[in-house]
Amino acid sequence: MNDPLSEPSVYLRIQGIVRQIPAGRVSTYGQVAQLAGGCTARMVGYAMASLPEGTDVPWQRVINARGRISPHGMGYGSILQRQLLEEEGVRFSPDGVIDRNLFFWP
DNA sequence: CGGCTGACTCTGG
DNA sequence: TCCAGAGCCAGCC
Repeated sequence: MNDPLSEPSVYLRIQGIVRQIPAGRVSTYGQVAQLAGGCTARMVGYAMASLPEGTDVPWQRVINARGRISPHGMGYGSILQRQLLEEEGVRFSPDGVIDRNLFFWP
């Protein structure tokens, strides 16, 4: 049942993976890409960029491999992302880095 | 069908 | 640690 190729498109497949991320946790683009299968970290980022504003996909829980938020949305999108994560209980280091052992998923 | 765009990751210096 | 370049691919016009 879990035939990834059964999904209509790569982007929708990626969105499905992101929805599986529980609140209070985060994941990386590369991780989501591997879970989706057949796609790369870039595809995940591009898929997130194409998400609508009222999407039900927790795009905020997806960050880069460094455990940090990548600048996007003219720089303000990343700020919003950080606020949303803090609302869910995710802690950031003074440098804006998330502890991989505490919040990274899976 | 061609060209442009984009929220990444890796390696070398 | 930071910076620059290369690799990579699905959407959209």
